[in-house]
Amino acid sequence: MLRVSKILRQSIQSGEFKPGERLPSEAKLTQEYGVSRTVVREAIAALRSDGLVEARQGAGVFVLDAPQPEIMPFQNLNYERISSVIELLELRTGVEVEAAGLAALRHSPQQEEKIIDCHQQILACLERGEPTTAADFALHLAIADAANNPRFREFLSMIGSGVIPRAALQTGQDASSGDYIAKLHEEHGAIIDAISNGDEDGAREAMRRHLKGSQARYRAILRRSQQNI
Amino acid sequence: MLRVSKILRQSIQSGEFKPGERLPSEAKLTQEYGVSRTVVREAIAALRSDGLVEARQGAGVFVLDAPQPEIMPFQNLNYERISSVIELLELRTGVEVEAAGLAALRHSPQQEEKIIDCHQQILACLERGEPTTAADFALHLAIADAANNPRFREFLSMIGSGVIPRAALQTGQDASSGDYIAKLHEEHGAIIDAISNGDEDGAREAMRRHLKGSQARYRAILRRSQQNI
DNA sequence: GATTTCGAACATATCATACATGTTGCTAAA
DNA sequence: TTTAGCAACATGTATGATATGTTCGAAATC
Repeated sequence: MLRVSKILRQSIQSGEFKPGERLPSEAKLTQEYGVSRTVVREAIAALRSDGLVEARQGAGVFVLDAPQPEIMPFQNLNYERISSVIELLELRTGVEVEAAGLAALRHSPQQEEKIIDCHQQILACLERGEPTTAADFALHLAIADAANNPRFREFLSMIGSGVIPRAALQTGQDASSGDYIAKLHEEHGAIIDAISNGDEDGAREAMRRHLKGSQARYRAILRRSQQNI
Repeated sequence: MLRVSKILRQSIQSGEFKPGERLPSEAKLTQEYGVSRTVVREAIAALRSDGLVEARQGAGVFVLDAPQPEIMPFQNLNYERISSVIELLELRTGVEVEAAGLAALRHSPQQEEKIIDCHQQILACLERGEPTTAADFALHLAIADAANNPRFREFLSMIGSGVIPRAALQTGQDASSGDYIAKLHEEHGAIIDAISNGDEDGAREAMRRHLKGSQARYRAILRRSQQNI
């Protein structure tokens, strides 16, 4: 069964059977592939389930036009290339700056508490020497939630898993150095203070500084890795 | 066949049959639903094709664990509801403000020319009394391209088709009024001037003003429609 | 008593045939 | 020229038979 459905699938996707055309009848296919009608029918049932063909009783099985190339944005990224990460960081900067500004205006007490909680979680991770990527992402999500617009979390969830690159890069030279820790904590603190104070422009500015810093760190890695080639 | 496969699909997705469990045998299913083995087998062939179950000869048909909830971001929008449009506009604001800032820093002469061209296209549409949505979107895409980061165009293309709501709303009371035309043109002009001058902050500010204006217009429509209920 | 072997029961995979029902196109009647 | 009807063909479903693989418990063996 798998063999027949595979062949038919390829024939359709390669354009051998074009949209609107009729497939050979079950009888023809049984002869063509030397199998029983059962096998042919199950193969066609699989294609139907995938929306590739449509069976009309009495008339035949017809190829449907490809529903669309399955738009999956941001799936063409090469996370191995640091430039891809930087591209996403720039996009993310725009979204998160806006989220911070809106969060400053709209956050509820509970959301503020959640943000502060995440901030302390990061500190705890740093002190224990554990990676902070998960906690860091949680903080950014908490801020996005405080904007009270579900699309911001949706956006971050979508590209978020890709924005965290190889853990190896995170634990490069500057990670876990005292300077890095202090800087990160200070940047986060500035964002949170501005949001708590309802300072829209300040929150934007602080978030922009923070993400610019991230971009700068990746660019530095990019430069180093290019020198090493 | 459709009936049986539909029932089985729901039973699996609702958790009635959990991953790893065995489905009832073909014989049981034929009795249960009062159909022939042919129908049962075709229904199972459909489920197999969808990767929901796996059949092991002699052992039975087993439920596979769901590969993932198939993240299709921004597909759960209800474009009929204006609040959905406003949510997207806020997200878009973040991205486009960033794009305008980067465009001010990075645009090539060709990209600048393209932007100015789009601007004049909009004016031409307005004068001819034609809808400006397509030309408007083209301008925003041109600005995103001038940021020289392909992710910005990707983002706009993704949500863009959804951001243009019902044309009916566009042609509401304020559209085609002299005030509206002049304001739109002035807002666009400010963005373009700042980009041309390489004024990063000015470009951001101008883009933010422009999109805030759009948001305000939609919020006004939202208020009106709620009053009319 | 523990381990291995064997077989019955059962499961899916495939084949073959029959009948039901819907579609299409040609032919002959109006 | 139009229409009614019919034959050929298509898919949909039912049924029974055979092939092949799995499972598990009982019996044989050590």
